[in-house]
Amino acid sequence: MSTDPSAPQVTPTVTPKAAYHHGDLRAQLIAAVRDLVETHGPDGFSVSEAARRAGVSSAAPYKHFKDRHEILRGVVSEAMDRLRAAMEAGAAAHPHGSLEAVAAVGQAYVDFARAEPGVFRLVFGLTEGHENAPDLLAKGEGCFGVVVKAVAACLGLPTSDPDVQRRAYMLWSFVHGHAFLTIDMKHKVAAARIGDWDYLVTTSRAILALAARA
Amino acid sequence: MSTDPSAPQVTPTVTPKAAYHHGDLRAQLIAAVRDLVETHGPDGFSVSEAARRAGVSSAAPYKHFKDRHEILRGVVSEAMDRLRAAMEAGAAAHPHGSLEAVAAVGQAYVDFARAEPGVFRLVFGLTEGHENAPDLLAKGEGCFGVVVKAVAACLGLPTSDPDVQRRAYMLWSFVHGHAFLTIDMKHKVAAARIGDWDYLVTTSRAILALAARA
DNA sequence: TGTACATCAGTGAACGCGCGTTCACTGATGTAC
DNA sequence: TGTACATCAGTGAACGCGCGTTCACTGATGTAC
Repeated sequence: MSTDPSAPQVTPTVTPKAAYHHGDLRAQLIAAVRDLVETHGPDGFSVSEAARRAGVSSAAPYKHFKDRHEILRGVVSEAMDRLRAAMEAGAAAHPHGSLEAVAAVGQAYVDFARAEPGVFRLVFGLTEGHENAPDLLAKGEGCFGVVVKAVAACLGLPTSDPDVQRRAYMLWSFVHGHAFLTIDMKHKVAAARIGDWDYLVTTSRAILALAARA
Repeated sequence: MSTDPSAPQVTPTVTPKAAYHHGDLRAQLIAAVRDLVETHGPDGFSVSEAARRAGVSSAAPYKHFKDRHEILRGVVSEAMDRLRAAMEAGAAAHPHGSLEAVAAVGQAYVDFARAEPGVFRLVFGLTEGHENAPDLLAKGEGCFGVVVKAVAACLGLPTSDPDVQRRAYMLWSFVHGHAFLTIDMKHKVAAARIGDWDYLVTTSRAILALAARA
């Protein structure tokens, strides 16, 4: 009687269920919001709608999150974890220190943006009450760190080297822009029809091969 | 029939009042929304608030715009005009075909993003009901065209050359990413502390100097 | 030039809506003895 | 093991709010004759 028989009840996996009353409502809310952001764009989500999708009352989310902003931050945090993992997996799939490893990090980044454009935009668009979120800033640094590490290994220099930092930032700018342009104009800009991979390898090579600036 | 911007009826100066009833409400609404977007982020605007700022009733905007989406599109359209003008001015300030002209186009882009981060984000974040806005797509192509033209002049090739298109897109990705990262993390990412200008010149050189790909 | 009329940019009141959040509550679960 | 109690994740009703949009209207401006 307590559970609505018509509710899908979701149960994403069989494992962690049965934690408490509902299961893991927190994770389910985050998944619901992720979905909403993906289909209706950032700001196209509401606490009520997320609760509805998770099959709970509109007040339930407030047992897990202080307010709507905290839910969004949760989504972003989770997304950044996945983004970082993807970047690291990309690097790990190629010889340590190779140019291909650097390019694979960028490829993972672009792939993520393409797979979840709404969330990707959200991650880099949180501006309203979220500036003072040190955990998110730290995770951003963590993602950047993956790039830095790959570049350092490729150049055979320590990660603290200013030139490594500079080139890593250049590469990041580049990949970031490519990712955004790709999801913004899926139809147009035929110039982007260069294969991602060649594109990233070529550009990475160009940036890494730059003579060190005075 | 939309108003012709070159119509003599429109008072173009800073004292536009008394032209008609209100003056040029359309332009004032767009300015108000631009301001709102800048201070409260994209989606942080409302028709009511814009009307309030323009000093008119909440129904007045509907004499000039079909709905809230059309107002946003107006803001974006106006912003793209200004962005393109800035890019063209950047190129024109340096010898035709010079590397500096290319870099100046990028600098104008970054400057715009820094001066109006909210609007900049809006321009590249319109996603909900706006896909079918051919005028905006055309203006985007126009901005890209400025990059293409500068690159073509620099390489001494026609704008239609595939290599020109490719390098222009590379540069655009790069500058676009740099612009976004700059406004997203004003505080952090010390690596970005390379001077913009050196940064853009260096990168432009690297990309333009790439051996043509097979 | 004066008059009659059409146009059109504004008003202001009203509407229904969904939202974010609070509140007292309930009943299942965990735990101490 | 049984019982009493604390905890805590949920409910469901309610609230006030601002929003987008509509409507009939008004009165200033433009225009034909």
